[in-house]
Amino acid sequence: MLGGIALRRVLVTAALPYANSDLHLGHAFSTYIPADVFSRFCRLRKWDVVFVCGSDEHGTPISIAAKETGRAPLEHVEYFRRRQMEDLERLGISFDNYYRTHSEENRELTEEFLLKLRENGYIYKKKVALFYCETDKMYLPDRMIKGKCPYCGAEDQYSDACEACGRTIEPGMILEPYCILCRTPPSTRSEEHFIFKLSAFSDKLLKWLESKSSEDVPRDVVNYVVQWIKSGLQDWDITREDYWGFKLPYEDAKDNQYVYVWFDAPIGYIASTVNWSKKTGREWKNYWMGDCLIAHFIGKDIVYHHLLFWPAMLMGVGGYTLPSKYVVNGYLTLEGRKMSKSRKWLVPLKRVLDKFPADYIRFYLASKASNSTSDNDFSWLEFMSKINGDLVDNIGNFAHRVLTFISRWFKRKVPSPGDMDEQDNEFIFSFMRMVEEVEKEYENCDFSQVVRRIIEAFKKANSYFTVKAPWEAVKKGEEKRRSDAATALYICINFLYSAAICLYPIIPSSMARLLEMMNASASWDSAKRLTIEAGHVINEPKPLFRKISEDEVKAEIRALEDGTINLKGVNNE
RNA sequence: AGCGGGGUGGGGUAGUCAGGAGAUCCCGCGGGGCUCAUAACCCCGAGAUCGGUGGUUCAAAUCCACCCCCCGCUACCA
Repeated sequence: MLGGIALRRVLVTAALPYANSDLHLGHAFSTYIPADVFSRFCRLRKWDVVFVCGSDEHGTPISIAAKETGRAPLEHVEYFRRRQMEDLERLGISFDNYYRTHSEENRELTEEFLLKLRENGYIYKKKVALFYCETDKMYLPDRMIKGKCPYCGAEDQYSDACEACGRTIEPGMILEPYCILCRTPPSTRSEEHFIFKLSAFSDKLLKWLESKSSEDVPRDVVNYVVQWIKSGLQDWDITREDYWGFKLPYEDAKDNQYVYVWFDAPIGYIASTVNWSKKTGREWKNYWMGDCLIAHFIGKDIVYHHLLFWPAMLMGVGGYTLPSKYVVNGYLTLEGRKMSKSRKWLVPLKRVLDKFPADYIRFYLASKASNSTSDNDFSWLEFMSKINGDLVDNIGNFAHRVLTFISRWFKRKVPSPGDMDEQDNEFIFSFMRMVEEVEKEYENCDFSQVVRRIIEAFKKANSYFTVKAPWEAVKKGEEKRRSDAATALYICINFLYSAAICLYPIIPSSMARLLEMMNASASWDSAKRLTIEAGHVINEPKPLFRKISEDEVKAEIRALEDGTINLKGVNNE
């Protein structure tokens, strides 16, 4: 039960999008939709939940991209931050606060972290060999140096990793290095860096990880990280020269020395909460320093930042509540192939959101998000068939047949049930069980099971409705049969109500419309009962969903194959 | 190479941790029905020796060993 929190105070974070390109379906799938669905579920249960996020705005890729487009880094970051926020809002991601890492709050917290860590003996200085460009008069971070891969000989590879052979290149090992700005070979200099003593936390981290249940952190994620620790943690260089980021708060730091982006990024979660606190007058320390379930939603690519560096930072500073829950999703492949920015094999959120309702995307992607690091495929044809078959035909049509039936034959008034037979009781029992099971799967953030279970329930509901055939009774008008029909409709609308609440976190705007048609409001507890009473008057029903045509999705596939799809940002500005 | 995840009817999947009744559900396919509903819905049927081999057991998709195949990750990349 979510680590047994009785207090029901929850802080949800979604990984901060890096503010140098637009977002695509993969981001939505791995992080934002799961985090939002969970947050909405918590709110339905009336828990005290705060959902924070913000843009990640520092680092070399941003300063390079800014330079290339002739913008100042801050300007560049503002530009993408606004575009990302717009997409996330259209997707229906219900942040309580969306902030940024290049903010006063984050600067203060980052400095506090650094000073405290040093005071506690977890920061030390060490000489590090660096590349320096004599022409540009600056130190070059890894991403600003290219050269020949020492392993496979591929040309023009970044100095930290080779894309051709996939190997990691150790600092200083790159052959024939050159500065990506002026293409001249850099010289080597040595500089005192500040190093975070990550290795000091091995035992604590191990203990902490081993205390986690598989509901808190997926088993495979724990194994992955544990193995990492056991193979020996290396200390972490958190200094960068001539960099876009915060200055180091140490008096013995040089003027051109800055904080590495991955150090201040996770602190951005706290900064966003502090900023929320200022806006709402609520105490941020209740969430970060009190008894609170902190849940991080991340993609599988940033597991070690969130399960090693980040908790070690919090342990080292002291006084903070450690994260309790991690929800990790894998990557999204597209039509069976890996997504790729350079190959233009991806779907920008802006594009899908222009063509389809956000709830369609949420429904389809949530049906694949199972809190597991294994990858999932996005296929346009499957998208169409799931939307048309499950959402429109199975779910939407059931809602419509029940509501129009009540509307037409009972004058919009929910009829009084008569005696219940075995079928009635069985159906009621089965959908009550649905709510229970779905609740558990929501807590585990296995939304694919949630969707699966609800579809199953609607299937049963359609069957029940057909077996009961209330239309016959209503036409023939025999007393007993009319009463049976009334019972069936009474049960059906109660099922529909419970199911709408179960679906609400996943497709909120459609379910809000459905609840409005039912003239009812949502709360998790009322889904567990027969809440809609006889005599309750519903509103005018209208179809909930429209179908997707084959032409629409084929056009998307064609656009992909033609290479006409572009993601704004990074290399194709 | 190491580590991790996975291979279940045409496609996609549940079940595997705590072995046992006809192996789940969705799509697709064949047949029938209904007409309240967005040509939606319901019922019946065909179709899987649960990657391979061997072992443990009264009993294995589920446990053990070995092998084959696919995928992911490997630290300063946000």
